[in-house]
Amino acid sequence: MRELRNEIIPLISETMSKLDIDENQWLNLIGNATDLSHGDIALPCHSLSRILRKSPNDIADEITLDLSLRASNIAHVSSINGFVNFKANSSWLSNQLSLINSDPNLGVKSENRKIIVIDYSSPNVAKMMHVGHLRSTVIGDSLARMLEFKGHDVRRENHIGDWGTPFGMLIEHFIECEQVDVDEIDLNTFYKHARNKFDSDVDFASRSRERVVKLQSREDETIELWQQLVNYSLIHFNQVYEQLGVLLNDNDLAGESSYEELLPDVVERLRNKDMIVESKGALVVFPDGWVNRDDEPLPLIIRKGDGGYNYATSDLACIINRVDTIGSTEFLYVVGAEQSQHFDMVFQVARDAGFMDESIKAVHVTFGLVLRPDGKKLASREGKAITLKNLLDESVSRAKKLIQEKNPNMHESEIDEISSMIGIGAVKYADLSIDRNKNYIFDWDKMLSFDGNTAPYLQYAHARINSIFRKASISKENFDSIEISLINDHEESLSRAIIGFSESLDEAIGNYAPHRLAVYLHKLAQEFGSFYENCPVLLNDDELTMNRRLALCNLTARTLSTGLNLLGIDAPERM
RNA sequence: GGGCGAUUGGUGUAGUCUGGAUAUCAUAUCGGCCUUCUAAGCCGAUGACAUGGGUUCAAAUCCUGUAUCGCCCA
Repeated sequence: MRELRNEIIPLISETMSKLDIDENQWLNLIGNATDLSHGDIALPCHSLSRILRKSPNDIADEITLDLSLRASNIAHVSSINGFVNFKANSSWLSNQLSLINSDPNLGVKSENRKIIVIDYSSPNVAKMMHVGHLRSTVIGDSLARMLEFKGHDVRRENHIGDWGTPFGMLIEHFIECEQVDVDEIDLNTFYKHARNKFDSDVDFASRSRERVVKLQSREDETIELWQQLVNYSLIHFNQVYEQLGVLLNDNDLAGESSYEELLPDVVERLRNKDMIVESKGALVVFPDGWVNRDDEPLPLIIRKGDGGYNYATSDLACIINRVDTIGSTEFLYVVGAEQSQHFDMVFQVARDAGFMDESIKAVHVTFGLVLRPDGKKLASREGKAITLKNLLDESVSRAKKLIQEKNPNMHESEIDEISSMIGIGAVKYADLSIDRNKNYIFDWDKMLSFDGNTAPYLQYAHARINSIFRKASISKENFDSIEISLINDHEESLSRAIIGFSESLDEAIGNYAPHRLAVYLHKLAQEFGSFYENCPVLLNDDELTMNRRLALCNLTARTLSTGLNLLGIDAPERM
């Protein structure tokens, strides 16, 4: 409970100077209590024992005695086992709650505005999006939302794979498809068919190679065809983004093609720094400290022997662009953990070459794999990978079945709308609610379950709150201005959870860890569940109590829907 | 061979950055609660820090050895 801690620290400070204890000996001891039955904030006094030559128990008692009166309007102070415990009192909680309630941002403070670039999603042109794109898209989008909410200038970048040698064969194949019927292009098979023809048809292969040359020299007709092919793919990407409810749109496109012209400049700048070495016909950089399995220096390949460029080169071009043109100071790469080494090397080279200095923060936001129940990778490189569209459609239809069971009388159009919120939310929450570094097993039954740490559970809590207002035909509008005062333990407990929103958001952002927020929201929903069972809202004779509880309900709903929204998940009013 | 990550009740997880009290939550299992605002819920019980050393008043957390799994190394 950060706010309580901040208010109490000056009080402790007075006590500590009386005891002649230096700030650096006590300040970082203060933390949230691990055992909530003792209090909200704790100060363990064991390490002070040596300085004061007294037992931790005696020190804790002494500090408690000195503080309890001065802190009494904020918290109740007590000591046990050598800990001083601070438990927020009811009036402090009420006060905090009223502040949050009247704040459109629910107590979340804006940070100094930074320009932050987030690189996420990155599907390939001429292919369907598949499960392999799920985590990057969902995690990146959530981080973008959270950082924006915190007041930053977030630049989303979608580095679609729209350039390179395969585009020769893709364009040639595209030409042949177009002669048949351009509407028949099927991204499920497009890439595979092009590849097959390239491997089996010598004529096709040589045309493809010529086409690469034309593409690279930006010949008009070829570029026109290439653009058409890209546009077909964009229709598909945008459909998936819309269904998935992510923020990405065409303004965020930053395909490899858009950096292509900068690549020779990257080579020049590296050459000027004397970092470029020719090795086996390629231009490479050998960053310090990297060796391959034979203990030889490991190169970062800048330009291949055939004159083509590698990912590393366009990654370096992006860095230059972000620093020099965009003026960004923080870059997030939401890319799978298997590419850690690549990014470590790229960042090192970029720093060595002076493309970015110490003021720039470049972070590879890694994530683990999505696995099948048998522990194998869910995404495969072959055409058999599950497409994201199929996966999302299935989730929505499974959700629909469940909702129909529970609400046989609900109108069809409403069922569709809610099924989509539940089905998509379930997939996203399953991904966002666990530590992104871990692999996880994709499990329909678990993610769509209404029990447990799932999206439907959180959404249900939100829907129940709305149901209360609907039932009583009361508008939620004016409840954000009323003063909230608390009476019973359940109300206090829910309030503590609500107050924690801002702190948990900051932890999520600080660690680029959406699951911190997800875990918090689940806790909040649980606290609401308990409150809901124990504190009748409408069935209450006392109007003051009713209004107070309605205000608590409204604030809980706002926190839940804001939090879910930051994860990119919709909060239905009814389900 | 090297690098990176993971290992917590039967199962899935939080906590590890920044050491602190009886280790979080869920699920499964067992028991209780619907003539009261959505039982898709609530209340209770059972059950876990891979392993050996080290540092410390104090280790799931820090250091180190080992094991197992995953990913990466023109």
